[in-house]
Amino acid sequence: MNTGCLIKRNLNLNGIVSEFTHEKREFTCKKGQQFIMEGAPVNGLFFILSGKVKVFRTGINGREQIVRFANSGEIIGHRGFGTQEYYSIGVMALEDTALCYFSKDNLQKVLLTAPNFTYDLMLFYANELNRSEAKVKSISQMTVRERVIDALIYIERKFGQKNKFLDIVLSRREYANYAGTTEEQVIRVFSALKKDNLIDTKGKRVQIIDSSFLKREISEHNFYLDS
DNA sequence: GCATTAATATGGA
DNA sequence: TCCATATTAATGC
Repeated sequence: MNTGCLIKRNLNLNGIVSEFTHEKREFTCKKGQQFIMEGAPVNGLFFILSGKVKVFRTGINGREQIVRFANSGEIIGHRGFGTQEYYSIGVMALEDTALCYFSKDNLQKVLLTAPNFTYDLMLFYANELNRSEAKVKSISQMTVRERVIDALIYIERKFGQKNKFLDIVLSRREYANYAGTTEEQVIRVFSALKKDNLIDTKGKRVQIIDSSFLKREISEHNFYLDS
């Protein structure tokens, strides 16, 4: 779905772009490094050129709630764009990641002149909102087991499987922080799923064996209509 | 290579 | 939910 970043897809076509892409700033970020701090002022928008990140928000007693994960080609920090002055989220690289950054002024100029880009961005926002609402439901109505399964399906859709394992390495704690539960609960659900031969694990790597069965188990909550 | 720390897995209050 | 502990993986020297 995200074949190349939004910017490249839309902006290489017309002339405005070269000026725009000229003003971008590129930088890299090592695994575990946080490049957006909660509370920092918003000055623009980030795009992931390559790599993977997690987006989170710190709740009470310092527990992090992972809002979403993002793969290469995706946009980061868009919630703060527009009206908000300060980020309400933090973003950390899950592996070595290359990013590019566009300033607010710069981006506003392009949004006003390149309608197909603006339209694409709007679709992206609409999709995010949809997902965000689905997440509220999942947290409030699904059981722990269902939420963990939901997280696994989400990860599979977003990152896919490579060499039989999910193409991203997450700790059990990170699964927990996404599913809104605890590390122990995730470990327990994983063990149960392994017993039923639905998933397998090797160290931190996770393999989904029967994703259609897992999807069926949470299908009554029909969520996973995701980017 | 080994020693130390971090993460995982289970059991139980 | 929280804590204790055994096992296993990752990291530093």
